[in-house]
Amino acid sequence: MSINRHGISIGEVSSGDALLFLTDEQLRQGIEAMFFAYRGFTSAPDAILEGLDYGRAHHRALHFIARGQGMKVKRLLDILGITKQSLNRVLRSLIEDGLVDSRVGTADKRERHLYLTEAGAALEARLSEAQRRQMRAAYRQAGPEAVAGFRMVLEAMMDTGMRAAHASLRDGGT
Amino acid sequence: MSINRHGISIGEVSSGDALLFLTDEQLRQGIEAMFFAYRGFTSAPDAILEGLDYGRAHHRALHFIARGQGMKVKRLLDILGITKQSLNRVLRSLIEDGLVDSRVGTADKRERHLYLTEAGAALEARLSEAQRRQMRAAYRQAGPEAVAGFRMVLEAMMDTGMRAAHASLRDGGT
DNA sequence: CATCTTAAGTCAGCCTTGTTGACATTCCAA
DNA sequence: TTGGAATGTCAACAAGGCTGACTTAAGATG
Repeated sequence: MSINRHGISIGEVSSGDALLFLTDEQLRQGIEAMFFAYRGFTSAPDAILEGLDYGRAHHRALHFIARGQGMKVKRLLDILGITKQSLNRVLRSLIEDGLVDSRVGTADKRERHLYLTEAGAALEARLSEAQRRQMRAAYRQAGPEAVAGFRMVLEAMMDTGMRAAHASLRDGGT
Repeated sequence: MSINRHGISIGEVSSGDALLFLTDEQLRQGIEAMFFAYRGFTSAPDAILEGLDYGRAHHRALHFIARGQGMKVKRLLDILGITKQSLNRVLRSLIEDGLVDSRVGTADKRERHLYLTEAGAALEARLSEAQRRQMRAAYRQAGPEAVAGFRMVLEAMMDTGMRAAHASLRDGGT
């Protein structure tokens, strides 16, 4: 069995062995890696947002609206996991600035369906391009097998509710 | 470069292969997974901190002080990547509450060296136990190979400065 | 020795983004 | 017709970032 530079044994490990390598030290390194990596993960879009009058919260809203055009406010709230008051502040400025269009639902007129305008789509594209560029670089450097493992661990780290939300987004839910 | 049990080199993968699977859709899934997973990652310690008068910032300070007892304030600032004013607010309350001890340096008396008191160590242990439990569950579920990949991608996602900080922590830097 | 620089701390004020609580409107559904 | 859901809004507050300005102590260097 080989040991890589992270000190994590790879090779044929039985489930009994799997317990062995989960020392507190290994776990702590993973925790710290997650902390540092998350900063790298957000740095590119953050740099773009700086100067524009927007923050990370705006980016997140734009991202998920782009992902599911026509998405209802309620669904966006569930995905983001914040209060409607918090979301509203962000959403209002995006609507006022003409980046997001909020249309009254046709079937149920209480609902608002959210769409990106051309300007909104343009900013979203710019932000997500920057973030994908970073992600792509990391993926390339680590290689395809590492990426598969990365995704597996992330899925396992989500709590159940979020895993469901993520899955429904992945599979084109609305 | 290491070769895993599938005989596929990880590290320098020919750029042709790497490009194949890096569709924008794949990258977006990774981005969203990172977003959702980070929430799961912080939820356990957050739950403990709620009710105590502390927040995530206190947790981070406790974590890194525990990691390197006697750490200088300057070094903690560099690791956390925040301003001294921000850190000071957090550190002051930890010191006042008797969780952290700040001692004047012996060699260079300008420096303050930070230590956890017994109470501080106890809280830190409680927080980090909770976070390790989550991490351990995710690692177990994903398996050792996935964990190795996870770590590789995270390392690649850090920017250079943070990778250095992380490495120095990993290798017992002070 | 005099001066420059570094480490640390502090005060004041500001911004973003989260939180509660209260309340209005609209409208589906029982 | 009435209850409850979805949405929006106002007000107030907290955490945790930020900048700018200034002090104190002490090492480093000419």
